Amino acid sequence: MPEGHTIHRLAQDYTARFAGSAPRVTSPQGKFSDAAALLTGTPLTGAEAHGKHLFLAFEASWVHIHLGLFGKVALGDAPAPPPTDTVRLRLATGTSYADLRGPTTCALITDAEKQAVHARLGPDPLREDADPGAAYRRISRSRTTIAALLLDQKVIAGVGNVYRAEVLFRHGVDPYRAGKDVTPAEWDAIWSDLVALMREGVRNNRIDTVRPEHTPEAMGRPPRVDDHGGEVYVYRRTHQPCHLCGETVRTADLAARNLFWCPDCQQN
DNA sequence: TCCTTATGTACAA
DNA sequence: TGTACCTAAGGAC
Repeated sequence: MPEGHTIHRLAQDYTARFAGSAPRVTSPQGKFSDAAALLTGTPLTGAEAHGKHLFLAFEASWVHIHLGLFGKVALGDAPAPPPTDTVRLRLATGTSYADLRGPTTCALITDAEKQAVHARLGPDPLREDADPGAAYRRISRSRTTIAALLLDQKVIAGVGNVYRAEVLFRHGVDPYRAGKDVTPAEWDAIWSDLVALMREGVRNNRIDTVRPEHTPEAMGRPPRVDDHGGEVYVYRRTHQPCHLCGETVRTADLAARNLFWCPDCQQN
């Protein structure tokens, strides 16, 4: 489930399990073997996230991880299970293990290279140092749709397809509206909503966006079953009735990503 | 067993 | 805009 909340949760979990230890580092799949040999037995001091990028802090360098669409991390208590041949990076101590599979990026980088990654990312609602005004300056000057801008990691870091669909629904915003037509007040509301939603996402390790008064229990609907795990308004609910107005939820292809919205509730 | 799909991104044309 | 890349699950045969 790799949107920003997943990565920040992973940073917390890697830190909790490995900070202060010197894990055995291996790459059963082979693509990270050389770096693993350099790192194994060296101290890991912590982990950090910016948007969908994860950085593991080893004493002398960083491991830069991006899960892409398919990447996953399996964390658990020792003993680690026999490694399968898709494990790109395994950390193991006497008490914990972490297996990384399918990442789009897993690389050893320097401080300067890490700074370059930060420099090309927009503000992250989950970081204390985030400046929402920096995102708004780009949005308010752009003729691109707000739906596309929310997925542009240079504009705002960490929002993915689920949070995009859901935050636009929660604010009644037409996904096709141009960024330059989003008012400062609307952006303030969207940003603070993302901060709250994504913090809850880190806490629960899943995305829930439905307000208490709209939950299945409150609305007398059957409980929702979806394999992404959370309770949502429109994401992947194509052809189903909107929870609020009953209109059919629509989907469209926008810049090679699936867009979901309610044409009735999102006309602003 | 094969095909489709997915919460992502980078690069070529 | 299209395509390539990384993995695993579910459904159609």
